[in-house]
Amino acid sequence: MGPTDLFPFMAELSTEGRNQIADLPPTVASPRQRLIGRGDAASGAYLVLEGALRVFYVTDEGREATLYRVEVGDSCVLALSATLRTERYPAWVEAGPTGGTFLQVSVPLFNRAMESEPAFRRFVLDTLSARIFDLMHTIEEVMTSTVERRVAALLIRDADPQGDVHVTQEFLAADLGTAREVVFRALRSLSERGAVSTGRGRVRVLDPGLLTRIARLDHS
Amino acid sequence: MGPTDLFPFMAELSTEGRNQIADLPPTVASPRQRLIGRGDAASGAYLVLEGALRVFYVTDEGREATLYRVEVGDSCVLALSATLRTERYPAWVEAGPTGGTFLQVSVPLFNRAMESEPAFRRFVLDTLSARIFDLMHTIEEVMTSTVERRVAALLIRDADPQGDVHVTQEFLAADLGTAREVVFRALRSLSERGAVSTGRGRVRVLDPGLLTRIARLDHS
DNA sequence: CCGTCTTCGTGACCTGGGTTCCAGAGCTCA
DNA sequence: TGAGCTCTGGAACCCAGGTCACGAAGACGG
Repeated sequence: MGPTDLFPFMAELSTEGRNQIADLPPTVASPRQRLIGRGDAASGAYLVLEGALRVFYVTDEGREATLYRVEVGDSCVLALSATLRTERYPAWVEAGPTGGTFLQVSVPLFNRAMESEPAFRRFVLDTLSARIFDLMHTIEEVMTSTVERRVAALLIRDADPQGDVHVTQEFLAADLGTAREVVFRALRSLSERGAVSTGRGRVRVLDPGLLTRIARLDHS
Repeated sequence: MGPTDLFPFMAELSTEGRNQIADLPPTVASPRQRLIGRGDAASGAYLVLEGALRVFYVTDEGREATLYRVEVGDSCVLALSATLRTERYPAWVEAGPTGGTFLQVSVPLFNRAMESEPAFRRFVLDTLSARIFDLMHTIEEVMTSTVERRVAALLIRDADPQGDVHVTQEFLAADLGTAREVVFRALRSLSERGAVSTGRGRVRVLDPGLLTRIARLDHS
């Protein structure tokens, strides 16, 4: 899978644009490697080729919470946004648990492409507007949902084909912006109902249907 | 103040674009008039000339919470976003407490302007990326702040030159996505510390400095 | 001036979740 | 195989905030 397969807009770039963007040397990040910290200057766009990025913030007390993930074929809008506004980053970004490969489009190259490449512009616009939907959804979830529901939703999303999620409770907690103990309580409640079983560094989804119902309807 | 004063990008439009957008007949909405409901089809862009729009969601139990406001000279990105993605609205929009006047750019006109008017494109892009910052800030605030702090911040923001905020506790609660009683408790705590006084349909800011400190630092 | 409506003021109660602290189980490496 | 680390399992406690129920005070029309 080359960049063009993952980012259809690249096929529509001018020859020059294609040379400048699609042929950028990919940057490789190790698992959980920190890429951007709050207050860093805008550094252009990140186009994810492999793995994922995690965008999160850190509270004064040191607790983390994931704002959203950037998956393969997507781009870190926060970076786009900061670049467009030449503001500093308001959050932290790190590579996902399996690391990541991405193209880093520098600020000058980004600005040039925005001016002269309609396909790139459309891509940026589309990414931004998609992310606004995501963020609205996150807000709604945080304000109305319980941790148990959110854990259920996260497990459904991240389970591998065998139904396993390879993640520690600590990490789940950081993802949801809560404490490890709270995640434990949610998992205990879910396992008491037969929806999951737990092990060291692993949660197994036993009843995806039940889990989905819990994620959506709460106390059913 | 004509549209061009409020929206500098309009000065950069082509003559045709200016005719089509700046000269649109303004739409007038009465206070709190509902403009968009969740699930409505995308209906183009709204450019606010007077008053404000309030974008909010409603939980299953009927509680409201404001996601953000669209002030004069701004545009409802949610509308932009939905239009760009031809998705349905994920939230509700209504006119602010003093009503509003705005230009409603239809979907076909919007799409045409996006293609042929660089200034319009820049405006949309800038609005979208600004809103992403706002939404991130909202999420952070909701997840880390207390109601008291958020009430303090809101009062600072909305106070008129005399320091009065003309709003009922019920409305503050809807704005923050909480219950009226909780807002009352926050106001009581603030008035015990001499930061505000309350009256029917009104909160008076007595000590803006203190209020600002509370909004930012919590329990100081 | 009286009834009614709206809004504020308030106490009692409950729940979700954050905090602290600790025990025990699994991994890993000297 | 034992030391040390990481991770899970769990009790006890506390607080912010949501819920319920009610009275009182201002607003307003008849």
